[in-house]
Amino acid sequence: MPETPLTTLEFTLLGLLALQPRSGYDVHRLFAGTPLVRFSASPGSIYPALKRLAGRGLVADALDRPTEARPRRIYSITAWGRETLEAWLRQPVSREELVRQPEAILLRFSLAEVCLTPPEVIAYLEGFRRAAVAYVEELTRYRDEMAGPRRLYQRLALEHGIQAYESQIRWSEGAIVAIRDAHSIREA
Amino acid sequence: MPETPLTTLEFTLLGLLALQPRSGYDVHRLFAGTPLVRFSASPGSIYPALKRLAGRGLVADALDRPTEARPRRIYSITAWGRETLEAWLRQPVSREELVRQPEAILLRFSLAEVCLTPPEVIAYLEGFRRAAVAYVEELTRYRDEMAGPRRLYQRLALEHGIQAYESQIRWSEGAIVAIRDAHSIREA
DNA sequence: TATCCCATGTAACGAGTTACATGATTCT
DNA sequence: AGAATCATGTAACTCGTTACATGGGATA
Repeated sequence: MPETPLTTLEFTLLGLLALQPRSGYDVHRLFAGTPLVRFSASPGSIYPALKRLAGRGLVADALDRPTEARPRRIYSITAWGRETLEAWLRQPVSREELVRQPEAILLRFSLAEVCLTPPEVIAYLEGFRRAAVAYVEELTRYRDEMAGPRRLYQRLALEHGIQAYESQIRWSEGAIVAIRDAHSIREA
Repeated sequence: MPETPLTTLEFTLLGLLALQPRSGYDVHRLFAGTPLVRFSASPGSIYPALKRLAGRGLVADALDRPTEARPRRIYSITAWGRETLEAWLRQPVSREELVRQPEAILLRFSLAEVCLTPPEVIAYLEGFRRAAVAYVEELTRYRDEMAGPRRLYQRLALEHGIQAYESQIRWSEGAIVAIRDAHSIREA
């Protein structure tokens, strides 16, 4: 059992290694060249994180071309690492996470193919949707309690938040439909 | 001149103190009770950050009820602090920031009343909009280059990002109109 | 031969988190 | 009187950032 919960970056790495074994540099390039940049790209964070995962036995490292002076270190996920990853992927969206770590929600979703069945993914998205709906209500209540015309910019900023979550609600609905279509699942 | 650039939390505190002097506890409650939670709420981050700002001369602290054993420490922004804050508020949105620190963009906007004129705020939002449009194009290109039906979840996650930025574009357009209306500014 | 990019890291530093500590004030 | 909450902080820890270091292979 992990002493300390893994960081978002560590879970990201675990997920990427579950999809396929890679070297630290592979991961680095993947981060740098895709929208994953959001989750940080510097070698100074990636290499130590991989080493931490290896130290915990969540990933294994094997030396490519071990005879050469500068071998590549290829990381692959272990059974224990996969278990840890799956436990994380199965975590439903909480209000706390929606507010403080919204990126992690989408990250989990995008890695869902590692172990979740389509119905499980749909359930996850429905949980996400519910949480977003509840939070929009919260924000709306808060906005309506705000004083009238004063603080225009603050009100608009709040409005931005509301619209952002509403957009996420719409997206989750569309994603559920797309997944149902792709797997010919009838609505429950 | 600041040796190290301030963190987002420090700028947030600076902005809140520019609106009115407050104690650390006031700030703490404000964070805990509003959507500002996103920018962290623990006393363990707030008090040290305030102390750092005071150490740099960006805020001044005065003891409330100095005769008592446990006086409240009220922080207020200094002229130098206000200069620093204003320089930050005037920073236009960059692509880098849009991708890595999107919250900071809205934060600056919501504090704009500290010093920016309505036309300046509108210019800021137009810059935000331009950056978002460019990034949506980037993401769209990336999506279209992705392999066809494979990786459904990853494609949907990317779609989420695109829709999120599109929602921000719509918001910024609406916000510009709202500000024009409020100040009876004709379109440039 | 010199210079770039591949590929792997390390070191110093700073900031945020969690958890704890402390004493005053107000409520029950 | 005791409990909760106000109000202020500190300490330990960990992670991420920036910057630097290293050295082989490819390209000019």
